[in-house]
Amino acid sequence: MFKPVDSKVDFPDLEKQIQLWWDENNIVDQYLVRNKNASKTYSFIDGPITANNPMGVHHAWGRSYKDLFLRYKTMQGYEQRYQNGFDGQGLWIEVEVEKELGFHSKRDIEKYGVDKFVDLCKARVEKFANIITDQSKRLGYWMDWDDSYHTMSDQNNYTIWHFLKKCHEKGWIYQGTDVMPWCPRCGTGLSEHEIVTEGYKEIVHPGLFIKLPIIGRDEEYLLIWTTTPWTLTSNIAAAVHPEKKYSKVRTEKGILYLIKGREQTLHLEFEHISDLPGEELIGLEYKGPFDELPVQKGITHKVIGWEEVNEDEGTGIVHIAPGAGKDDFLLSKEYGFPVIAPLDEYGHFIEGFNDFTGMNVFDVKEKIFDSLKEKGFFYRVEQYPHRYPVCWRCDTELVFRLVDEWFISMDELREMISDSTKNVKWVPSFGLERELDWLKNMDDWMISKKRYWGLALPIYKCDCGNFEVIGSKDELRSKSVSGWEKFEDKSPHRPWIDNVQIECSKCNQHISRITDVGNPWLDAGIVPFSTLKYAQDKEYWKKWFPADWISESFPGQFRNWFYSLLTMSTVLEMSEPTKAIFSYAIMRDEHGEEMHKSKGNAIWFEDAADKMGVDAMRWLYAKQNPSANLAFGYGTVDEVRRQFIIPLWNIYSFFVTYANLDKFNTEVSAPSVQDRPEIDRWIISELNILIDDFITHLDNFQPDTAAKKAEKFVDNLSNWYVRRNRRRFWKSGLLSGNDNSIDTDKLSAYYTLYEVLISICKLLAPIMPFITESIYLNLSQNNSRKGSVHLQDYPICDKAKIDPELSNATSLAMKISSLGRSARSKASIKVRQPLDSIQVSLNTKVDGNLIDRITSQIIDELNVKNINVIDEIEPIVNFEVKPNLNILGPKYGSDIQNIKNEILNHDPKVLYDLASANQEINIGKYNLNPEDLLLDISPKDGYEIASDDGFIVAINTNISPEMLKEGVARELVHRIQNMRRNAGFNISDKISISYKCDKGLSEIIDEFDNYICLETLSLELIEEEISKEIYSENFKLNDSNISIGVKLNN
RNA sequence: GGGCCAGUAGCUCAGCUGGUUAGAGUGCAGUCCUGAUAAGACUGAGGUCCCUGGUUCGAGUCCAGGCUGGCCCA
Repeated sequence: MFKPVDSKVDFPDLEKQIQLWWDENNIVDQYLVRNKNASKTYSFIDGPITANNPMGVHHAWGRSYKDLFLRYKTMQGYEQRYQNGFDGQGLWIEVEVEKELGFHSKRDIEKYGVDKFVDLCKARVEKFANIITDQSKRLGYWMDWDDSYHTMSDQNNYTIWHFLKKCHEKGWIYQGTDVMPWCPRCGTGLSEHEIVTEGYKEIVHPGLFIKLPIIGRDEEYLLIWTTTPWTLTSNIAAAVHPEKKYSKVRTEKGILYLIKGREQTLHLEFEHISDLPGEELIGLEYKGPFDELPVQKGITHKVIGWEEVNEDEGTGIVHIAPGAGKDDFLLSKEYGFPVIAPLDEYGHFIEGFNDFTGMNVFDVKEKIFDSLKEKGFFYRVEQYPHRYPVCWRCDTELVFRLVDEWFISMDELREMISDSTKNVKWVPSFGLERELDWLKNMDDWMISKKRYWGLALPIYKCDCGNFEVIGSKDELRSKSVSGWEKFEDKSPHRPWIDNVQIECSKCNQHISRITDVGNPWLDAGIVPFSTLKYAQDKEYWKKWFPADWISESFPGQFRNWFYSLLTMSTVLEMSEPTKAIFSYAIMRDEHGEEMHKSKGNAIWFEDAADKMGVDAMRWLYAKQNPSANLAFGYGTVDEVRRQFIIPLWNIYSFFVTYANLDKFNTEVSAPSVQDRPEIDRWIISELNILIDDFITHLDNFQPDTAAKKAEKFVDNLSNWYVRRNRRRFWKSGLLSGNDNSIDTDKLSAYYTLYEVLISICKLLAPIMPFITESIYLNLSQNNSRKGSVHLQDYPICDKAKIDPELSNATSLAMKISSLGRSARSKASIKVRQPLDSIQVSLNTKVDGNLIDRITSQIIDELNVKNINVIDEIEPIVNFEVKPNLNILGPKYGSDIQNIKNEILNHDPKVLYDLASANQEINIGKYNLNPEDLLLDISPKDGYEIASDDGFIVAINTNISPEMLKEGVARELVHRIQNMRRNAGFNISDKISISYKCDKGLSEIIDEFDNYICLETLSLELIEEEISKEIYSENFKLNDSNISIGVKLNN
């Protein structure tokens, strides 16, 4: 006996039951060792999830992919590592810890103690790693959770040292000065990687216009514009486009120069004096806006030429402050300008700026304006909204600041990394171009950050100009000259590591580590080495490197993880890190809007799991086109439940209900497939086609296509196989006993559905681990530890069982049935009413011989006595040909009446055939084109038709008295069936029927007595007064009244 | 300014290497079916497959140019 199945199952609850069973029977442990020492391996390297917050539903999407492919390969017998990773070093952890502690700046951290602060960072990572682990288990994500790696581990950090040392040996590491985007709150620069995605916000800044007096000209000014007034303090030059035209205009505020086409920014009446090319302005000297500041002493301000200047915004004369702008800095190098860097790391003005010194960059706006007004430079100010970079972690507006940072030079690497990139199979394929595009434009990789919690960059710098890069802990120990004892048993983090000093190899001075920490993408990029024991066990590393695949969401990763992986693998081994990269888009809410906590449209993973169940989510994830954004919400998941999971569950429930009634068990051997009825062989054929497709699509990283095929299969199983075969399950045959007493047809039905369900469970187990497990355990009757579906072998397609002709024949049966039902519907004739015949005209693509295989199915499905395939549709339809007045009108004008008459005088069938064959039609003196005619067909009297895709199905609508009686009998059966249910009888209860009716009906009932009793499980059918004691109903049938009563007669 | 992606029904999206009359789900209106079905079947309305050219016997699909939106880079 199978456990009875509740058709109204609570899936989240079911998932919890299954989880318990897994836990009690150590299923995950068995799964993890299932393929230990197998002959084939499948290497997956996990992109570490940031252990800084709980996992969200968007993470669940990606983790479902990972689990799907790992489970799939496990069931196929591949040895795997099942290692999850946590990312835990870097600024984003610091920021959260700072928030917890209520800190506002780096000084708070220093005061609190870097050691205590770093310990809190580590603790936070541990905390969220545990939370994410629990959440992942709830998702059904089976990993070796005790073996998760951490990017903050010693192993990871030291392997990065090795990488950096290698870069240094190649001469690629250097310290450079650059103007970088800088967060004054975090007190650190942001690398190019960090700023680009999350990094911009719509912000309103002052668009300030000032006029700068040209030296040696009377009352003539350059009009310049800036959105960062504080940078004017550090102005060195002004840039114009050499070829573009500039306007010289006279206003009440003097003679002004600006680019032609931007005069509207003057907001004043002006008189145009002349046009001149920008070139003529180059070389002019002007009085700077803040020449009185000590830092500006001795500086000559000049106009220079710059091709990048345009007339899109501002005045076409660009203020250049090399210490406060990236392009400005590049220009200063080109022209050899001095550089004034006004800000310290917290965004405060440094010495030499008079009153501004000590003020914060965000507080000086008014003071700048006042000073400019006082000096007569101020022209006007407007509100200027634009996209401006902000810190991706704390939302503070960034400033551009001159800094010393450490870089890896990309000049020599760029080509090599591109080669590695090309060796990877990118899914979707445009990933390759994206990555190559990024590599092409990639600047040198800034690897330093002036913070506390992160990789300790193993760079030791000496005042003599030399610097050393340490490649391992051992190397550091052997080179250390002091402080080792304060470090040796600690992790390689600040502050402990900073105690160690080494000797400069050039000048023997004792030198310390630079205080910077590393870019976090170093941490994630090294994992194909650190987690695969690159330094400890080369054999092991070779076994698993490069990975067979990795997977991550694509926004950001092309310049982050994918980039750092490719770079580090190229440097260390001149190899691609993985053979395939499967990436996917981003999650949105149900309406396509970005999910935000603040918007209130975010969905917590726990809520989603509790309300919808994770299997429904996982199915949605799997069937999503990975390169398109996923609209996620309760509605979208519920649709999956209703359209896929419930129908599947109902099939299962149907099976178990009847299997238990019939005491089906697998100890009686199965009829061989070739001996089973055609419809059984059909669904078995479809199953094997599905298995074949599924494996192909999963191997090509197309889970969406696979899932859609499975949905179609389950639809066929439910709405064709089960529906058409119900009677085989209801009928009264036996499933066991001696060979003669067994009903082989019934046994075939049970076995077929049983085998299909078992295979479907295995096939879908990697996507929906809980529901498939629940079904599989019950059906396989094997609750032992080895009984889990996830420990089984993945299905293999049995090509011998695929019968393409049968498959085509059955879809033809479905098509014809569908059209037949459509025709019935148009004629308002219920399927219960038998009809004499249907006529079928096939489209030209179909092999007409197929029809023989499906005649009985169609006859049964459409409740008709005969089916006729016809080559000519003339007997069943009228052809209608009308003039297409819209086209003929302009061509023939008043001749149209004649054409109309000609058309009426011709056989419409002839015209119809010519026009549908796309031939010219000659009628009377007119040569018409096919498009000049409107073609239509309509059913002849006595027929109703439906057509689609070249098929035409016509039903004969004449109902003979005999068929009418049969229809009444079927209707009566239907009513009695409903009464059985209304009376609350069980499916297998035997009953007695009493009835009282008019004479005409009574005759019909007599005639169909046996049939009615058989169908309704009645032992007797008696015409008599209906006792008030029993359940009864009255209704009208075929214009006659009838009362019927039913009672149990078991 | 450059690169990538997308544009198909009111909405969300399928549509493989070109192949007759372009589909599904959902929503709306209605009919039917239901001894597994909080399911299902059928009907109806709803389409310039973004636009313009080109290749071809034939283009939603391939090519070129453009438009709109998104992402990325400068």
